[in-house]
Amino acid sequence: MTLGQKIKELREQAGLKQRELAYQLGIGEGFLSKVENDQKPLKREDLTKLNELFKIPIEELESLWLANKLYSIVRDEESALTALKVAEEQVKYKSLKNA
Amino acid sequence: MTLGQKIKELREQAGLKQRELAYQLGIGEGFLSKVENDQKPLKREDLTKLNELFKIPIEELESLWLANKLYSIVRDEESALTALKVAEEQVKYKSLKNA
DNA sequence: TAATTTTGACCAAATTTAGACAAGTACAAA
DNA sequence: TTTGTACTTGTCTAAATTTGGTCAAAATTA
Repeated sequence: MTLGQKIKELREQAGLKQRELAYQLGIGEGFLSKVENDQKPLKREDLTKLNELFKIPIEELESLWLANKLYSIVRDEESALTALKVAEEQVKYKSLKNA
Repeated sequence: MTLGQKIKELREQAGLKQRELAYQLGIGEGFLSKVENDQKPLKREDLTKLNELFKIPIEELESLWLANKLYSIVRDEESALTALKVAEEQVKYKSLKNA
């Protein structure tokens, strides 16, 4: 599940057109379409608006947003999976150290 | 193991001073110091030079380089680990689809 | 055919990258 | 104590890249 998919899902459940949600977010409908298809990242601050509109936990939105960013970096990389795992190790090691 | 740590290790095993390796790479010693301490990323093309100099597989260098990039993004993030895992899922899903 | 969504081309503004350079530290050795 | 060597760190910068879109045209769906 990507952020774009999530947004589309929430929007449709709420019975909104792209133009309507776009208006709520203060962006154009073309841009929202790209966001829903994960072709453009949403501004991070706008997650708050989604949280308010759809009552979805901000943590979930943040993770999905961040994941999209990571994915856009490793998408075309041979070593994508290895790199992700190495990064994971580093995160775990850091949290150990700071515990 | 980070890229910086790896470079430092390789350099020391080869008995080189920072200034010497820096010269080989065409950068200043101050910059190399930061690279070894993961405070600055190395230019990606320079991995080839490391590969030639130290006979270390380019794939390993690439993974470490990419991992550093990822880590620098999630380093201060609450949802670092979750996001990494979500991104991993996306990578796996994609490779399934393209198989 | 009409409404909705997607796509491609383009853009200014903000941010990041890839360093230089000088000053500061650490630690031997003289 | 001074000096030398190696390394680290802070500040600064131009150039490249990314961000965050717009708008019109094309495609899709109802």
